[in-house]
Amino acid sequence: MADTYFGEVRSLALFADVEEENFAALMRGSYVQNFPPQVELIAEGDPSDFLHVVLSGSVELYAHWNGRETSMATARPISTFILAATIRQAPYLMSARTLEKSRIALIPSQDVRTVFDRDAVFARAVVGELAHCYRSVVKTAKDLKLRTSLERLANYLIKEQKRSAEGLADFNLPFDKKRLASLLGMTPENLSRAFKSLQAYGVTVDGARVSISNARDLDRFARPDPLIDDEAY
Amino acid sequence: MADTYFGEVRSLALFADVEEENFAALMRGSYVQNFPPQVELIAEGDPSDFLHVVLSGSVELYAHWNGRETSMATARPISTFILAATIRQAPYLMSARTLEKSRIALIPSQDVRTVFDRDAVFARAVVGELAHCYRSVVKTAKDLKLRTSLERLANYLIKEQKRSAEGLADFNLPFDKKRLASLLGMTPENLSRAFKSLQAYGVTVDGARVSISNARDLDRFARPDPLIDDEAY
DNA sequence: TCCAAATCTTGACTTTTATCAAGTGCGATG
DNA sequence: CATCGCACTTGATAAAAGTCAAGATTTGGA
Repeated sequence: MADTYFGEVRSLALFADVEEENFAALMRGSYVQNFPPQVELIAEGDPSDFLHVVLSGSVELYAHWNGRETSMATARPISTFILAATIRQAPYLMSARTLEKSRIALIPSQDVRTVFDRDAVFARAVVGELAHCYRSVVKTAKDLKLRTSLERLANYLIKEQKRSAEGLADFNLPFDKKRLASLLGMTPENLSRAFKSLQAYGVTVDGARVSISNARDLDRFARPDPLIDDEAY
Repeated sequence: MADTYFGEVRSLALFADVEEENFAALMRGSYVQNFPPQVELIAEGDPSDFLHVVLSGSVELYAHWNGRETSMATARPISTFILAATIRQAPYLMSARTLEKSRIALIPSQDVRTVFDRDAVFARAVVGELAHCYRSVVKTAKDLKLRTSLERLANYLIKEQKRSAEGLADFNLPFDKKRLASLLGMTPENLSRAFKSLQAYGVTVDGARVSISNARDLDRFARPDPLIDDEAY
């Protein structure tokens, strides 16, 4: 059966300690779907019908205004997205599309709200998750307002290198440069030039492969700050 | 006695439905203080010892990096700030200072966490508040990434005009232009020039007094969007 | 294997934004 | 009433970032 994903969802901090009965209620109306890359899952402004859980693959959250589009964040396994819209019963503020082939669990927002009202443990877990999301966006806003695009790129590379296994000097960018540029709030042309500028600090790029030959130098330029760049805080 | 502020705090959505006993527990260790303008209440990176509630006046939330400073938001009565840090028991991501003479209630973070664990109603209220905060910052990030500084100013003025009583054509900027510039992510010089550019759309400024002579024109330029500019969503 | 499409890079140029350096005007203060 | 300080403005200039156009490179089919 498709029941196998229950365990994966259960392993999320958000659901870990929910009472069995309530968890079952959440799973009852939920289902899992496999999506090919580049599929729009939700659109900005739509009512929030489902809480989404990324089980595998990755999902881009992005936003529009006046004909412009920008990438806001990437959701990776195993995490939820648009939890805030679900809880507030408000329209989505961002759209979402799969970046690669992805398995997504969909839990009806109504069920989430019902269990939320019934299960104090779940409500508390939601708070932890939301507080975490909130702090993530605050960090993004600080990054945008306090740094130039070159500084944002440098700090992004340092973070990405740590995230990629073993902290090797070499790692692959997780998506194409167009998207990376948008995520960092710059144009693709500007990103190309920024990579070139970072050569002075020991950064070399070949396709999606990035190598940081002198982490000390890059750090000195990037000045990473836990209150902007650390996921944990 | 100073007990009078209990009612004010109680009137916050966050505390409205908390059980009397738990509310008392929150108030027991709390106190109210009057601060003059320009007092730093909390500093970025400090442990979160108190949940702050603005009872009167206003508070600026701001952030630092690498010798630069930027204004992130304004907290107005009656609202809390740094709730997320309190809940996650994490260091503040932003500093806070009074903009004007302000009355602030301070509730020990430990008590907030205790009541949070004991009172499901409170936990749910916290969720609502956090979801709201989260969505506010997402809107800010969209504003920053999708708009030029001129567009941000135009939309800010439209919002501020609505916020100021009766939606008159004239209203006063709520703080000095230096701060406004920082809030909008630009320099004071640039703000001056931006105001001048908006004259073409019927905006005139005299000191802190702003007048919008042709709302239609300004709207057509600013293109306000509920998913970025509406507080309510 | 080769082609078509898409991505990425590069160069030239424009726009946007920041910086620096004077100024102006206003309000507080003695 | 004079003046000091500060916020704000203005102009000149520089830096950062975006746009446009053309190539190079990669990718994914046919």
